[in-house]
Amino acid sequence: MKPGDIKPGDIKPILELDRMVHEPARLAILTVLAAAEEVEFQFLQRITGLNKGNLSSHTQKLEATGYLATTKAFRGRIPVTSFRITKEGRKALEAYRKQLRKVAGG
Amino acid sequence: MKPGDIKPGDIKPILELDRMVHEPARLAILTVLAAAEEVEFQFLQRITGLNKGNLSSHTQKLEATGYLATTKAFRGRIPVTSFRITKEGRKALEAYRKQLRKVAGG
DNA sequence: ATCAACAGGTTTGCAGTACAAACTTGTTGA
DNA sequence: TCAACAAGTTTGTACTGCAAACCTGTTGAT
Repeated sequence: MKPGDIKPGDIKPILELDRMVHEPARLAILTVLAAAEEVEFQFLQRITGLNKGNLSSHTQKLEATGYLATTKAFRGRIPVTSFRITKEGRKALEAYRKQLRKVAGG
Repeated sequence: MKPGDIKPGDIKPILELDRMVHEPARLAILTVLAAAEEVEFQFLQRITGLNKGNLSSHTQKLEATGYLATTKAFRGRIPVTSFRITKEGRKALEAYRKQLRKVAGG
């Protein structure tokens, strides 16, 4: 860093996008969850088009961030994982959409 | 992959986002370029808030993809790099925004 | 009763990327 | 003449997304 250089903080970014939400796979997940009360893994996989591995890891990240809550239960003897969006997650999604509108235009 | 598994192509993704445009740094660059005829490196750096290194590498990627064109010239004896958005870039940005509107809501 | 195939996920390995820091080439000022 | 500056570029690291391999238990066929 040299004198005259633009320093961190010199500029307020136009757009402050939450990376956790910005990732398309997670955006899809949150968007679906925001519209439903609770959804199951399989359903979520079909609707988002993600494979199991990626759906699993993305939901884990969303959970670690507190945007999503996981429930594990059994249907008969078969394990079923379900997800809900948290209050935090809903807030984050709303904030993200607000940012998007700035750039989406029209 | 086992029988019953969801296969690639089984599902048409809701959202088809161009990763080259989706990256916030590049989105900012393209957005600025779309609004101006031609902009200089320094200006672009100030307005996007990126540091020189990252601005340089992102513009190079955009150029490699054909979304941006670079002009190098001298102001006096000092080198000045300028950028324009290409026709392709404008199209890509427009398509991206169209996708965004689906998810941005209200 | 045994064993292969299935259901429902999770973990791993790799390949690609963004960011900051270091470097480069030339210029200006003391 | 030589240190500081201008304008970028290249490098190194740390992260992250994806597909494939793996795991645990269940069901169906023989």
